[in-house]
Amino acid sequence: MVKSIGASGQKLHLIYKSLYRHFGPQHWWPADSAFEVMVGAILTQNTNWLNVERAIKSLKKNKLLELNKLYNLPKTRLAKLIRPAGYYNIKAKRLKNFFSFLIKNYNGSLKKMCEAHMQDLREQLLSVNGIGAETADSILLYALDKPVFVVDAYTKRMLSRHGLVNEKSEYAEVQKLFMQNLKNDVKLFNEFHALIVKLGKEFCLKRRPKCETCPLRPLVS
DNA sequence: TGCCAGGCCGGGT
DNA sequence: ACCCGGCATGGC
Repeated sequence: MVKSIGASGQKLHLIYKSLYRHFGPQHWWPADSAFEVMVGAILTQNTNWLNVERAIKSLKKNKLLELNKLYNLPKTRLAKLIRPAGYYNIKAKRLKNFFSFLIKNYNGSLKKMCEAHMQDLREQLLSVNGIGAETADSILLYALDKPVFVVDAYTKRMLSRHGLVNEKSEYAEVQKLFMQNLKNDVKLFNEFHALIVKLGKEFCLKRRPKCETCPLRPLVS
């Protein structure tokens, strides 16, 4: 026992154990490279992952899933290629913003990017138009293996339904709950968030919840 | 058939 | 500090 934890921490650990026991390891993020993770993180904004996969596939099929190629690709052409992901015009713009950021700040080197101090890097990412808190943290955790917890709509619904946060809690507050109560461990943060999404997709974190068969049901008092 | 998906931004109060 | 409309495809 390294440190004592409060009731919230106990409950979070219980939730994690239940999810892991039920679903097993998730092996996230589903991608072949760190760069693909970053592109996917932007494409999946408010969008079904299946549609994102199509968009990624179309980029791969045209052998364009590389920073320099995409950076030099006309925005309208990029928009067409990612069409299945929805919001394709604004996402093409956001991707372009991000590519410019990579080139200008890190000379296009993900290795250099990864060597930056995490807090600085997070600030930089958030300053890119089109990259908000969840997208930035997804890039940090799933592409660069930085220890930061990703919060999404599923996460908020889960915590609020289990009485750990208010429904309208801010991103930073929800994130703090995880990061102050869990070991600072990339693998744990990776797995936990992935399990929450798995739960969300299959069970009871939809806008219209279906809780009958939810594996967390025994934890609800 | 409609509702929804692993957000974010910009403008208005 | 909130609140809201816009952005868009494809699955179920």
